[in-house]
Amino acid sequence: MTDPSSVLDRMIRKFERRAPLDNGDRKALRTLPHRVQTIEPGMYVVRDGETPTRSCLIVEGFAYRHKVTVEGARQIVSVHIPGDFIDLDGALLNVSDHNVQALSRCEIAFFPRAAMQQLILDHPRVAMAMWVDTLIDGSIFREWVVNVGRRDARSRIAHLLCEFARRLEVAGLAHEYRYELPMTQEQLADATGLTPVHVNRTLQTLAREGLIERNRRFVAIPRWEALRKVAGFSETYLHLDQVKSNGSPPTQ
Amino acid sequence: MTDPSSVLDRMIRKFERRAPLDNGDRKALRTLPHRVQTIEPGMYVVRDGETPTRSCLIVEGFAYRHKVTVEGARQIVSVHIPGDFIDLDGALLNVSDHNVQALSRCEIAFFPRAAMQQLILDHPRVAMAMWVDTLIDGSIFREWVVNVGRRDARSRIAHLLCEFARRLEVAGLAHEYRYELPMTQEQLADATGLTPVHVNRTLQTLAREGLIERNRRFVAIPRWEALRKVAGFSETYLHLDQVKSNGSPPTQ
DNA sequence: ACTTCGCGACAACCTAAGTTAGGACAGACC
DNA sequence: GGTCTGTCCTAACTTAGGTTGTCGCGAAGT
Repeated sequence: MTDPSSVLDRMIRKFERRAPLDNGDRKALRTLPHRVQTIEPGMYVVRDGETPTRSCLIVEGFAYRHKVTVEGARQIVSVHIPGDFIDLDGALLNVSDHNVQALSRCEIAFFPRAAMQQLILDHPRVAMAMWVDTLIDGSIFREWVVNVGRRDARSRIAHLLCEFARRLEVAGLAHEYRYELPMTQEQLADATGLTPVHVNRTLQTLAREGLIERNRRFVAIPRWEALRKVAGFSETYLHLDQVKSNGSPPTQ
Repeated sequence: MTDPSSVLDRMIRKFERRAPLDNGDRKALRTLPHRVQTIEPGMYVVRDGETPTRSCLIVEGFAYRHKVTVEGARQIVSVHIPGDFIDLDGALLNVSDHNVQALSRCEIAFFPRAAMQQLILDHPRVAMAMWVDTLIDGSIFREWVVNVGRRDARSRIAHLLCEFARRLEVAGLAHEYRYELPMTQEQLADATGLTPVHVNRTLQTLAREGLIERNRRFVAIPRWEALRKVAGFSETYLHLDQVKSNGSPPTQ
């Protein structure tokens, strides 16, 4: 199912849209030492406070980053989908400042820290392409600060659902604003800074108004423009022009 | 007051702690084309939606990044101090996703986008050092998501004040947890996702309890450990070991 | 000396969201 | 078939923080 070479090839294709790579760059990426591993839902990939030894890329499945306050409250700070290079931090920072946990069953490719650093030093075009990933991550974090800081529950949840719709669409995992979202309401609460009870109330209101449809872990947005407006969602911050992996066939 | 060469030299010293630079790297940094400009308080340095043409570094003064929701609510997503490379986004992303505005009167060094990109491609060690700045920014954004999402007003404000104390101390601008913070209560509100009224209430409570002292724009934290505890502040996320500019004399 | 303006202080009232505590149901496991 | 366990749903009640509006003061301008 996960042809190991295709993982790197997809990455090469994505990076190629950012900076023209030469044969050496492509070869370096293709021969980058790595190990693909299956991670069960709920398992930790990175732990807060650890000394990182590797970077990783999600091949299949969903994962999220979160932090826990001293009082024990959990805040999810990002959700990652297949193709996302998570934990580039692990290549250059000396200590992890957050946890990374699998949301669904994942296939994750791990790259040793030393190999990443070597790659960066030897192949500046590749480094530049990866750095763009870090910058886009930062942009999404900023939008999350806004979401949690200045939007009410209704807009907050709507915004999250809009973000997922667009990111998954670009990754070829959503079609016509329908997608699978393997998150419980408690996790949605931790991502939006709300309580599970209030997430429930709000989801139901949105559903009653026909702004979203859901059963189990599937979400559909029947009236995109309406939900977009409720969310105050504008996709600039996703920098999608620099994200498209060019790897999945267009909806047909 | 701002010897232009010292700006770059300080940057070189900071980067040198992250990756060993060679003479070529140092020379490239020293000859990096740039223009230092004075920006009055409240003036915009970058505007949301613009096509960026340059990157910038704060030489002197404070600046902040913010976004405005469709409803007109403002959220400050980061505050920057002298020595901070802001808007590395401007070197690699194709559109600005937020505003950057001067908080106090600033001296800002601007670097053209093309020159930055050339520097990155020609000097991978320098790129790596700058990339670390982007990663640390990201880490701070994550902590802000937690702050705004999962802490109450009291801890939120305490946390912000703790963060400033440590960052300014490392930059040589705070001593024994005393520093100047050129922010109005309204701006503090926009940074914490609260209302100015509630910021006022909360600051007064903290002051009444002897956890902070303030007059005008000066803040002092007489009992660091106590405030740290109220905030639930742990400085890991600042990655201070990779931040120290090595440029300012230690407190003596 | 008077006015304007930006900020901070303070009070009264209101509401969005949190808290607590159940119950219903589906899958997994014995 | 029964028992967990996790997730969703619901209701009643509470509260942290928002809203609105007024006042005071110091700095800057005329």
